[in-house]
Amino acid sequence: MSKQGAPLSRERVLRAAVAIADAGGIAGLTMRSLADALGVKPMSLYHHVANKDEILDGIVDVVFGRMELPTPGGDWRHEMVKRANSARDVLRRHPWAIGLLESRKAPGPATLRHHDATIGTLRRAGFPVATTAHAYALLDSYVYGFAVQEAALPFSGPDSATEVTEDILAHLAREDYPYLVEMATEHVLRPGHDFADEFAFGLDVILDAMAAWLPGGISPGS
Amino acid sequence: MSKQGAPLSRERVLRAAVAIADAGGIAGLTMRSLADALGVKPMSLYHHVANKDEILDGIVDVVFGRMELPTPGGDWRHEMVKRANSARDVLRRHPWAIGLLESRKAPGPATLRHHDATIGTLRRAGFPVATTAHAYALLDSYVYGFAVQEAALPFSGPDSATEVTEDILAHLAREDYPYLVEMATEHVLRPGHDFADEFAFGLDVILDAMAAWLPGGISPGS
DNA sequence: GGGCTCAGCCTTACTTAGTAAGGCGGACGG
DNA sequence: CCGTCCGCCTTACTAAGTAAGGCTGAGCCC
Repeated sequence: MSKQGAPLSRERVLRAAVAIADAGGIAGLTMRSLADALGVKPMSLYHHVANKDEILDGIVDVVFGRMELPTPGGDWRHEMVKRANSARDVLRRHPWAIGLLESRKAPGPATLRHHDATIGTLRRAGFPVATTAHAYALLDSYVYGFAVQEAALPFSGPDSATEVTEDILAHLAREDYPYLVEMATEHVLRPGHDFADEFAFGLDVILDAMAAWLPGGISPGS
Repeated sequence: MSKQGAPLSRERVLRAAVAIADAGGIAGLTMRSLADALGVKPMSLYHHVANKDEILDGIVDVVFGRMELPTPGGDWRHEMVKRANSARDVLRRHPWAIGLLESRKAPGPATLRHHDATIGTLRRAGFPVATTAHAYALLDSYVYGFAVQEAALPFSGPDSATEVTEDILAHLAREDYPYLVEMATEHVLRPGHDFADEFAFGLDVILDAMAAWLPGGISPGS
């Protein structure tokens, strides 16, 4: 379990913490399991982080650090698509991060850098400050919210909905939830259906709206 | 602390749990604190719920139950605005619920009813099944994501950003995050600024897009 | 070289949490 | 009146976060 070579460090502690949360959920991340993974005793961790809360703050920042940054000065729509896809992908791989967002009020450097790059890309593209604020709130709400919904889904990937959903449906009183049942049978259970596909769709809606806000006429779009 | 009159019940346990989470965050909700609040010993709770996990599932459903339901058959746009505002408001009052969404994979009856009513309202308004799915994913992503962002904000309400943000800014290297600093000083710190105002703005963008998807011409809108 | 300092990890032990196992009293049907 | 069963309680075990302080070896000074 341990990598005896390297000495412990805040970096290594956080990286190991992310790996444990990925493997066993946030509940599986304890000071003891973390110490074990690093080949060390629990109390040794406290020489590198103040307490568990700091670890939680830290891994959220690690997650933000894994998202691709948009480049201020580049084509704004392309950069936004790139960032949104990357953010969604990272959150899908580290779903526990979403739950942590709510309780962490001290953004780390990677998080700040991320926000700065995104805002900067829009500003450099010509969006006024207030418009950028609107756009960013809208965009990020969409990205985070989509990640929340994806994480709450009891399945993931194309067609994987089939058995789980059928199971749930079997236990539902069909007459109590007619529209839900219709949606499930006529849409979600269709072969090839993948909730993830919805992401690009909604993203385009938002980006189209943003394009119309650009001062000085219609943007070229994507 | 106790309401001796009524006997314990799953209902009362869940309601008390919501109250505790509201008051002291989800971390303050323990079987012991919950028992205390109900004037009872911890183990008594297990006669009404299987374990703490079931309580967590339960309070998420309680939260969904507090959101205003849209009425299938009503003016779709009006109903969607009503539901979205209510949902946002409820999530603002119970921010811990957002973090729970990710880990709870068994929706309760109130949650199902909520989804059913929303989907039903769109279907009855004439949206085809697939379009309804797109619309719902987009709308809910926005609502949840906005709630996540609001919960992650270190302040809430108009003008309350001032001192906190100034504090944070003071500790930031301005040159490291130029766009962030610009946004903070020129927008967020403006008197009267309230992040909550962004909600209606983004919501309109989404509803406008949806209106265009209605088959049979342009909807009257709002 | 011998002791000083300090960094880095460890040992012990306390507190709080979830919950397994089973006890006990009082209401209620026979 | 006497089970019996429902609802709450007592006890006790285990896991987790972390306070307090100990041990060890590397570099350093005289």
